[in-house]
Amino acid sequence: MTDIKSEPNPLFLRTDEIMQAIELLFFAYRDFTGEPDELLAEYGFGRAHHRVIHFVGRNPGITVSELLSILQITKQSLSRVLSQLVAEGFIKQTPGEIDRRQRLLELTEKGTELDEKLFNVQRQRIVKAYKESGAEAVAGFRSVLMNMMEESDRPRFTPKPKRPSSRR
Amino acid sequence: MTDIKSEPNPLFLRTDEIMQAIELLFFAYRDFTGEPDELLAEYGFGRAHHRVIHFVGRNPGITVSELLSILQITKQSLSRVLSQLVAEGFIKQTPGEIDRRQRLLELTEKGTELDEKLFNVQRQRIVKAYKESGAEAVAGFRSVLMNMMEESDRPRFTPKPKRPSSRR
DNA sequence: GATTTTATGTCAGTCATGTTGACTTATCTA
DNA sequence: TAGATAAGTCAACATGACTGACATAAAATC
Repeated sequence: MTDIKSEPNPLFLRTDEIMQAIELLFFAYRDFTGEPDELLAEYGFGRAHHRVIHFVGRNPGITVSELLSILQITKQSLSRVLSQLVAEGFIKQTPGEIDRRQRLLELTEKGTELDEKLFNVQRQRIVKAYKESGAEAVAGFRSVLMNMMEESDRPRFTPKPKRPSSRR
Repeated sequence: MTDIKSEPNPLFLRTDEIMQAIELLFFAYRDFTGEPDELLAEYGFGRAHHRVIHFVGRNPGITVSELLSILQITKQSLSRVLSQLVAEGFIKQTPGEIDRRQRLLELTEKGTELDEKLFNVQRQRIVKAYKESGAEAVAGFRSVLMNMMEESDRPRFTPKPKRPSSRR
């Protein structure tokens, strides 16, 4: 193992191609997160706040534990950013009607505004990259990223069976 | 402003497509860095050490300031991880011959070993994703990432009037 | 030759975000 | 009613960023 060079591989699997992929991901991800980070800093927030705003925005009524399982962080970590966001009026918590232990999360108007600002910044970058690369490249981009992530993360993307609304 | 939905766009530029791109990047990048992080933890290192090992490995003889300009962090931040890596024998510093203020960095044998271990972990994931997606998808993946990053980062990828690639 | 700039390093303090572990409260479920 | 679950809290710690101030050696410039 650890044979770093020389395999009888298709071109796109050669060592230097793979090496480039690693660096592409590093630079692209860094630049991708750079602009939102600047915007967030104006609010005294960080990337962790962004993720919470994003996933609450996309999943209104999400519970704390659902959010935790998406983010894969501890509740103590989440607690810090979430309580800030609640205290400053970006996120609203309401007790679940069926299960009153739950605190269902949703964006306030203020939260929605920030969410949209953040989205627009990232959208501009992605639209630019997508336009410059074309529809076919976009399909490839999506495919590779999808196959790169853990299988357990993938179902989130495929159909859209939404919340398992009737159950429990 | 901030019209989040409904534009007369090609399919691949629709809001929900862009939204998916954001999440694809989040999950793929997280999973992509997860395995190396575990490996690094065995050495008491973190992701910052990984980046230093990677770029020193790819650019033997790189100076501290060149490394700083790649990583875009402060010298104080770099200092902590770099001096650890030097102290523990993963990276060797030699004064520049032309400019003796410089400390040229390269991996030791031990450093090269760790570099290769880390590379192999990531290579496996990428090769899997590349194989499953196919050569054309890979081209699209590369194109989109390239167009997503800042222009200033791009020349690193295109020609290569660099030092010869010898892996020693 | 003296002065300034550059490359590198260091000390000290702060912040954001992650971790573990222990414990509480309210509520649901068996 | 007893135990499990959802959420939250307190405390301590690690990592990797940051700023600002300062030090040293060597190169470049005046």
